[in-house]
Amino acid sequence: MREYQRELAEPVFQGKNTVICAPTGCGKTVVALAICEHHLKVKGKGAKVVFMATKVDVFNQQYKLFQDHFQEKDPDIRIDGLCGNQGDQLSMKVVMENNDIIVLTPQILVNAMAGGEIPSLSCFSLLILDECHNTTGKHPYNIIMTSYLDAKLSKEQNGQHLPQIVGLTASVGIGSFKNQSEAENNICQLCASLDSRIISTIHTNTDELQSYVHTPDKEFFLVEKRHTDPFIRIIHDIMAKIEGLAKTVYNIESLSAIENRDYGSQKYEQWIVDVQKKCRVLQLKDQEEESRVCRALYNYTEHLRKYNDALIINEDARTKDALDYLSVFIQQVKNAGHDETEQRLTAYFDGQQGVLRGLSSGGQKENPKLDMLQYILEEQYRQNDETKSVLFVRTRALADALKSWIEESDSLKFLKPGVLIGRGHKSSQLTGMTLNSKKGVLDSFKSFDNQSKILIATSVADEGIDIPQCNLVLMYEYVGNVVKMVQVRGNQSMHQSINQSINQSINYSASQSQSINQSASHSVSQSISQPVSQSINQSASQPFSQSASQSASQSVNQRVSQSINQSINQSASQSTSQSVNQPVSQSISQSVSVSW
DNA sequence: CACGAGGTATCAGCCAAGCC
DNA sequence: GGCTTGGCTGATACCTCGTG
Repeated sequence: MREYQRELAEPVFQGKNTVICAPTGCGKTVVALAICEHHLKVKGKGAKVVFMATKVDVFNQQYKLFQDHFQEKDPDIRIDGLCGNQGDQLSMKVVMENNDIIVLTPQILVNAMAGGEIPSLSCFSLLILDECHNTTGKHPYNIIMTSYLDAKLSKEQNGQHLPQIVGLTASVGIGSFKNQSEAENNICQLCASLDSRIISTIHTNTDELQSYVHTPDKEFFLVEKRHTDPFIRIIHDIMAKIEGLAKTVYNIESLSAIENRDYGSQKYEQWIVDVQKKCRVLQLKDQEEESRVCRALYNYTEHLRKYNDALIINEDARTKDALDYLSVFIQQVKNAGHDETEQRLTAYFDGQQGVLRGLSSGGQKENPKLDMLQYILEEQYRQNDETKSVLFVRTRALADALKSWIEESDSLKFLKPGVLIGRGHKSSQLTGMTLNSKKGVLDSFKSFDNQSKILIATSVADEGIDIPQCNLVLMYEYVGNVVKMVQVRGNQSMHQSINQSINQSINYSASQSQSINQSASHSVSQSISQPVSQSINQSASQPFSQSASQSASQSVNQRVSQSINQSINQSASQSTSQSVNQPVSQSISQSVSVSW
């Protein structure tokens, strides 16, 4: 164990409830293993440890690590793991009685407690919560901790010992905080939820930490919009015509209060949703007339929606991708019922299709954003053709579009892009990827003999999943939050990536909203240009300085008691908040400050 | 009039459980 | 065993309303 890891574990060794906060990639799992070992040694037969991971992927990783570790150290220690995906469940009760260490996904524990298999948390002597920043709202973690606080605050519990709580996280500051006080509030809330008075970070061994955790380079690229784009004009024309048609059926302007809807914007999509919702409850006199109008309006708006989508795709990818998207939709319409209205609608598209095809196949310049992306990739692979990249995008449609763009580009098709997306949702038509197919993509990307050099991903791959070989991360119009960025960084640098990691981001500021977007990514970049460990440890050198933190400690104190009172109120118990109240503020003002 | 807080809708995702 | 469903999460964008 490294010195800084010992430092992180120190308060836990003293038996205190602790939140351990350290950057990804520094070996928090090693700390967790050491804590278990120490705990088993001290408690002897009375020890019963539960380790929880929020996701099945992570659960599998950690479970295997625990098994391997203790197999080597002390084969007498019994370990078992339970997660939801295993079909035939062993009884939680049996598992608990026959093992010293139990690895779980938290829902299992919640279920077992609800079902009475586990009478109380006092059965355990140590709870470890991985990714403990999830302890909010109705997350299973919070349900467990609510029950813990319940037990702690009820008098009957006096005779029994509640388990020690240890939380692990890369960053306490998850949540939508915008400023210092919200961040503090958030942290206090978390500490209260975890009944923890200590946030353990690395104070003294920062140099050693720096030598293990690598900070990547970051670059931002600004790209201009296309100067002229006939595609947009043509689509606008079609949309205007469809709106005109719709107006002959019903006064659609009276249906929605949403104004200033521009073609190709999210607001337009909202307007469509609104109109569709309203037209279901039109309340016309004639029932038949009503269903006819409703049906027609639905058809019109559905087409408008697709054209709107196409404009959005056109914005970030090739015109061809947008056109393909429309073609698929039109073809679907034709294959289905295809009544009179729809025939007229598809005729609009067919009328322009020749021109549009012409635009997408030749004359028109491709999207400048893609030019920039192509340039970056070409440069990178010229310098090092062993590079493995992950390209983050916001939507699935864009992931598909970029995949086909790379495959059809002569200078880039050697990259053999893979796509990693999530499961999908009941409302969306797109079928997502199952857990196994994701695993397959990930494995083939990780293996070196495979030809795939780039992985296009939505936000699935950003948290907790470990892609050690990756040394180039591209964010294509993708502004993640701080936590995500930190974890992305951690993931790249894990196991010492072959090359220096470069973290690049393609954005462009043309309209105002986009320049705001840009400044947001800047502030993100600034906040991570100081690694989290630094901003937390060297609080004196940060904007939120020591004196400030002292003067703020009063208000922090108040907030803590508030948040604790809240969680007490939630758990509907009589308050004995004084016992929990005071120490939290101290440890927070000492050890945590988040720069913004 | 500008700004921020609060609410809503949509996107993205996760897990467990039930169905075929 | 794979697929779907239901309940949960957070992030973002937008609207509305209150306040200075």
